[in-house]
Amino acid sequence: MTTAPAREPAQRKGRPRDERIDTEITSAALEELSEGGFERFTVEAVAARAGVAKTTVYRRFPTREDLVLGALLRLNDDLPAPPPPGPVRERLIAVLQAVRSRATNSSRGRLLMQSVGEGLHSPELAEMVHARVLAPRRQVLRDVIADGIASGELRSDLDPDALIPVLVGPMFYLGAWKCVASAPKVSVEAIVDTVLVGLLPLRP
Amino acid sequence: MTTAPAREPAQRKGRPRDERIDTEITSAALEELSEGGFERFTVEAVAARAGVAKTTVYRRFPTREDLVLGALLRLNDDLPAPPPPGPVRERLIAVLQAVRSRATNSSRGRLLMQSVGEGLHSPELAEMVHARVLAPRRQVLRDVIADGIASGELRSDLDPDALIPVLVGPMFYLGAWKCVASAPKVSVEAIVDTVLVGLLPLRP
Amino acid sequence: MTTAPAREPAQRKGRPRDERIDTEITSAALEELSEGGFERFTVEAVAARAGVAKTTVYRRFPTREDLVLGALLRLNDDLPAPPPPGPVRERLIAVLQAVRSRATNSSRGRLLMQSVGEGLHSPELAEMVHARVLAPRRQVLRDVIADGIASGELRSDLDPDALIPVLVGPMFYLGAWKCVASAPKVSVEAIVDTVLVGLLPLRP
Amino acid sequence: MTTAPAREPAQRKGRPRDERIDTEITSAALEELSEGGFERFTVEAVAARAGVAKTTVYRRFPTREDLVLGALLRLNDDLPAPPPPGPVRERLIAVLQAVRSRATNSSRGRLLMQSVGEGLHSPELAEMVHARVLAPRRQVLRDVIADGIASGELRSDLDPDALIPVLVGPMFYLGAWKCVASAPKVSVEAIVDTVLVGLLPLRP
DNA sequence: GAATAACCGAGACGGTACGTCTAGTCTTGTG
DNA sequence: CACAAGACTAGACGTACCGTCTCGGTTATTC
Repeated sequence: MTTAPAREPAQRKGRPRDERIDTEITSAALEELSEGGFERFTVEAVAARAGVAKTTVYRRFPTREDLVLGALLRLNDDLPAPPPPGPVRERLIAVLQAVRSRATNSSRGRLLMQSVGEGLHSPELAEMVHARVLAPRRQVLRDVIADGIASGELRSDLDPDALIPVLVGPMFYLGAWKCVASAPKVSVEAIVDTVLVGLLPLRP
Repeated sequence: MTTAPAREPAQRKGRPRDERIDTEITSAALEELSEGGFERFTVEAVAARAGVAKTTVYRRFPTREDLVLGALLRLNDDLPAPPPPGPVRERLIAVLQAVRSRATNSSRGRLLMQSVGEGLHSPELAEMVHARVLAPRRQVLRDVIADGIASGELRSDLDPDALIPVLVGPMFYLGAWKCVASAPKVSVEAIVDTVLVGLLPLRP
Repeated sequence: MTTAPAREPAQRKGRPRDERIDTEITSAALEELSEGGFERFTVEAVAARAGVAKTTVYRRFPTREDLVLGALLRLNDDLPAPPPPGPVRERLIAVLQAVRSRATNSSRGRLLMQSVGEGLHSPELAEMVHARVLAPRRQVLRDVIADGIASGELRSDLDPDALIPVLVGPMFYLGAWKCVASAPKVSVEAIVDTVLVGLLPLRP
Repeated sequence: MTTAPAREPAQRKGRPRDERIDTEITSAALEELSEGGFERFTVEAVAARAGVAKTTVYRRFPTREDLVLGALLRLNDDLPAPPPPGPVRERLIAVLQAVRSRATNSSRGRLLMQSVGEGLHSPELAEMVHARVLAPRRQVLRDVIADGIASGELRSDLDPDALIPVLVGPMFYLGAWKCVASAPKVSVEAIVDTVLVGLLPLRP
């Protein structure tokens, strides 16, 4: 199963594929996914939205799942920019604020979160999302942490791999509370400060 | 426990509904959801598995969504037991280990995680899951935190509402890494210790 | 299978059936049949129209077919009156005109015709319709023929059994042409005159 | 001047319909109708019998009624042959005997009769049956009558439109008596002779 | 004056078919 | 070859009736 159209060897034979159609299809698929979620996602709707025959979609993405993968790759189109230099606390807040804001407000952010959940029933999807979509985003945070350790603002014995879940996990958790009335409101600052200081009583 | 429409007022008119069928339907639905996820979830399969006519399902759950809600309520059938007394660190690890283990291993745990993602496109689902399924589980953690504060093991100025995302969020994040080869392996102990101590350098 | 509720032996025990309900059910059934034909005929609609529970219908008419039979019997409520005395030609025209007019205009007449067709797939229905509904109507025509033979207006060697199909059959045939644009218009008088005179050239 | 006619092959766009499937569907539908009548007629059974998906049926016949019409057209597959030359009485008997025999014995004949009755509640069905199915059959009889008039065997002032109901109507009437025990048995010969001679006493 | 037995309204229940929709494959014709 | 268009199989969707059943409550006759 190819998750994206790959035809390296120069030019085969016959009529070449229209590359604009590739992007039109994945764009349409991404919009459909963002609007209706995985359940309402329909190959026919994608083809219609892209103004393309169903065959043309299936030629590139043999199955619905492949089309989903192809669409999700387009989430990398707008990667967040790294935060400006400054105190590590502010930089962490900026990064996580962006994560949280996207997850709460933009349909693409919600889609990304939903993809993580969906991946639990589709290892292939999970692998792809984590390796191709989430990894680049993690790197931004990893850099901020490394900078903080280098500047002495953070403990030097920290393991970034253990730290990323601690920082990003709460954002996912809060994102899932979107528009849930019964959920308490917690600010990103409160989270970051809690993590920075730790839970143990301060030693005098 | 009846997951579907309660009809308190004595006995209305007509033949009363067979309550055993209620549970058989929701059980079947829960199993179907656990095994195949939301996408492959089919009312007909639920009816067949419950040994019941399709109409009997639709009488209780007018739409597929309603049936999903009814099934997810059954997740409360096996709430985790509170951890035994002991040092707060060990109790936290025990609670979170259970969350992580369930999320990783049991099909119901995966289903619960997926429901959170699915809720992003269905406010009704989100509200229900958070209020009826997640709330009771949060309470266990909240109690452990309260005990820790009372015993002086934790800082007394902690806000549990800010703390719960910090502790539970990472579990969700790790749970989503299940069977993702490219994901780093992080132990629950490492997470808890990181959170307990905090990120700032220790003041001498 | 009882085609009508018959409980002769005085009064058994328990609450007696409400006889008004019998007629309300058959009336409702007859109207439903007249309006929608056999295909759209629904026990539930009959019960609703009669303002009665489905059980109450099924107690009297164990099956849909029985209900149809019970309803068709009500067609005998308005039997045509015998024609006034006069020349046999005018009397025949009057009788057949009534048959044709009913079959063309009234919904009950159409229903009766349709019942004949339906009887081809349901011997029980056919037997009932012919013995209970059509027989009384045939008798009117039979009397007119007998009077005509007695008065010398008709040939004395006529077999009424062969004659009735010759006279009534065309009415059915014409009735079936109702609102069929491509069908030629033929008057009842023309039919009767054709039959009276015969097809052979007049012998000098 | 009319617009230029488009080329007939015109092979529109997309994959053309498999014409064999058309006939398989209508054949299956005709058999189902013949066996079970209109009431038991089921689109699903037709699809199953034709070995075809339900959607394939609905693509051609958007509704059950349309499928019925399509099936009834197939009744024209076996039109009766005109009778051999001979005396007009024998030719009439032959034609009508065939009508009666078919109506009594063959399932298709019964179906045709039932369609006439059904047409009373469906103008479209009535129009189709009369124009496309019955018209060709009437023509055979009309020819025999015309031959009889030409040869002087029949009165020259006969109106075939008035005559056809007189001859065919009784066949329908007798056909409806099939397997009705209480119905008198009348032969086709008796009918024809009665019509030929007429009802009035012979003038000396 | 109960006790009994059948009636009646209401609706649950297992089925079957409806007509619609989508997935994924295939078969045309055209560029 | 690519592409548009649409036929095709397969199967789930949610609805409507069928005929059966189980309730609560209502009459009449019988003991």
